[in-house]
Amino acid sequence: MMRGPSVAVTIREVASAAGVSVSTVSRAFTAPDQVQPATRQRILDAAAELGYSPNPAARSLRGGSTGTLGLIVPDIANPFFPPIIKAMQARARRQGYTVLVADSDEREADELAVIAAVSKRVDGLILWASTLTEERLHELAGRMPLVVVNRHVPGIPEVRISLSAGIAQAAELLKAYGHRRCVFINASRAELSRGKSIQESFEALDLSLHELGPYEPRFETGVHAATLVAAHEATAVIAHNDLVALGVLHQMANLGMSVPRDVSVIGIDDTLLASVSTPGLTTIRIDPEEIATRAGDLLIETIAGSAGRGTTGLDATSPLVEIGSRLIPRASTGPAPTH
Amino acid sequence: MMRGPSVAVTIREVASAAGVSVSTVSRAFTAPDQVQPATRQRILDAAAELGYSPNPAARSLRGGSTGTLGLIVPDIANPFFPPIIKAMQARARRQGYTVLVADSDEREADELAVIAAVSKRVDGLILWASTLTEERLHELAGRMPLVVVNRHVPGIPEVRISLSAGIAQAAELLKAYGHRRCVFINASRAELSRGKSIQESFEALDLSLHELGPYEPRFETGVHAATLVAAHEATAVIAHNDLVALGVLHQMANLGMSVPRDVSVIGIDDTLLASVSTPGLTTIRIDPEEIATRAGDLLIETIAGSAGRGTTGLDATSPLVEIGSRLIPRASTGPAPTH
DNA sequence: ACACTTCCCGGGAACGTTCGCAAACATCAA
DNA sequence: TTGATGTTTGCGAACGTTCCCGGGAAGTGT
Repeated sequence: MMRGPSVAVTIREVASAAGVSVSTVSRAFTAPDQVQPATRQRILDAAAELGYSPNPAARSLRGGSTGTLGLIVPDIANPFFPPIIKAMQARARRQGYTVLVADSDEREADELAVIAAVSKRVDGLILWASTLTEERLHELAGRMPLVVVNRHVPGIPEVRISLSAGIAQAAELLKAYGHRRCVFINASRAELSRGKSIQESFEALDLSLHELGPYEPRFETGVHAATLVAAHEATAVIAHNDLVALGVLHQMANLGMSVPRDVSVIGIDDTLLASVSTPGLTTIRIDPEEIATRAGDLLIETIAGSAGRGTTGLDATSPLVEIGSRLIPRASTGPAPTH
Repeated sequence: MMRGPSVAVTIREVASAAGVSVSTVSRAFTAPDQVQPATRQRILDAAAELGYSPNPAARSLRGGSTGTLGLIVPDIANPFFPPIIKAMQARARRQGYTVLVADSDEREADELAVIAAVSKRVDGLILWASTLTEERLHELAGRMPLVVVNRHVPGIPEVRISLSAGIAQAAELLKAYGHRRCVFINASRAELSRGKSIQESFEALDLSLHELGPYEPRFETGVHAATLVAAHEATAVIAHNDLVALGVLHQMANLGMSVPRDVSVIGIDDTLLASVSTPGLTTIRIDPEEIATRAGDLLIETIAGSAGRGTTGLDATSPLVEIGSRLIPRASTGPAPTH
């Protein structure tokens, strides 16, 4: 029975096969231009022949870098994240990195445990909507490259999602459809900034906006809030996210109201949910590819930056990249009922 | 400015702080019963004081095991997988493992590349619906512990999802509701076994089942197939998965047909989509926790098994665990139109 | 008191890689 | 030819850990 080598092939075997020293083999992979083309080719051939690939453990032990990025999100099962994870994997791989994803379960204790578990296996960390204190985050940032998303901490590189463009477009759409009274279903304090700019955008167009909540960002929240919306005689509702918006859709149907004929509904995030619901959900899109790319690249830059100096980052000025948003009109929005 | 040690603390520093040798510190962590309680406590205290935790790179370089499980799924963005990933992470962490998730993008070339990228960083691999040839899988299994899910390869530990229970329950439900003519929307050849047992289950209850497809498992497939269903004068439809079922729901609404009054719809997987659609989608549930637990444990067992002998697994008899399914009745199913 | 086992602990090699240093060789201007 | 400069390669230490092995202390049975 023929079988390949069950034990891993090392750099030494490649070296002897190619008739060079281990150093040269190492260089052929890490600094190809420092080795003569002829020998380099011989080495690469031998490596391919033997099926050699460098041992990441040894590499990271010696070099101190693991070649992986850590991504910690509040909830993997939240449909907003998987496309982002996927995009970041793809992006990182093209840059020679692997991505280690973990789930903080939205609880602070778990977040700390998760960070402890992954921090030694990654070169840097992307923390999404971290619940840690500013103090802890600074401490962490002093120990390893860090990027925070949807969380502002002075001195730490940040990716911020701005909903203002999408909100403004939503307001315009509703205005054009003749709506006057709108409701915003708010959830979770971290997103209150969303509610802030929402007020302004709507007032600017002379639309009244009543804010409900804050609640938990769950389907049932939408179900619950939908009845309140009806009581408020509002004709349009913006929900904290698509999931909540679907709750609204669901309850509206139960109440015998038709969307968008009786009430218009708008979600946020443009998750898969929005595109496959009936009716299709008008929503504010945040491009997963863009956010993954920007956050990933920012972390890689931070890592590269901290490699130079003795201590990690914490410049006086830390980078901030802002991700835009835009409205995706679907069938859940329409003319206000003429009454 | 006070700041923690920017450089990692090693076992050596713990050793000198506790007044023992590095060997003893190592033992205090890996084999606590081999060191006297008093010294062990002193070591643990010193370690906690210094904030020490073992370097995984060094540990895996020396010991040959990484403490990570690799999970390769066809598509992270498919809402079926995130809950599974989440559950497996939790389970693995409790067993001292980390999970490295990757996405094969449903393409064979990518799958090979992904495997190559992660194989050196993990102790074993869970391959979900792999598109690799049997030959390649055997070769891989000879090199490292392997578990396949939704794919049968003789000699390789396997987790199989059985839909027959759920299908049978679906048939019973439809029968009880008085349906006679049903349609199954099939997609992707790997799932044809699903279609197989479907036929039998329905025939057993004297229900006619017409099979459409195979198509791609996309939302648009459901949209497209819905019109065919109407043309077939069928009163019930089972879709390849929830996503396709939602496409059916969507198109039925467009055609002015009401679900479940005019037609009943059943999905498969019980993803988030099913629970938040309007009407709620009756679907066949496959428990993500169970599948994650079983697959994870099976891989861990396989790893433990292969550690003993010189060469990896490949017993004459390889384990097979089967995951059941059950129907979750929701609002998308009801009495057949009397007409 | 002696041999013998059991229990704890320290020394040191090894895991596979990278990288600083220096040797060997080639190139070129004076 | 000589010295200087540049290019290509090899040697060997180091990264942090585990684990085999051997030494000494402590306990046990005669």
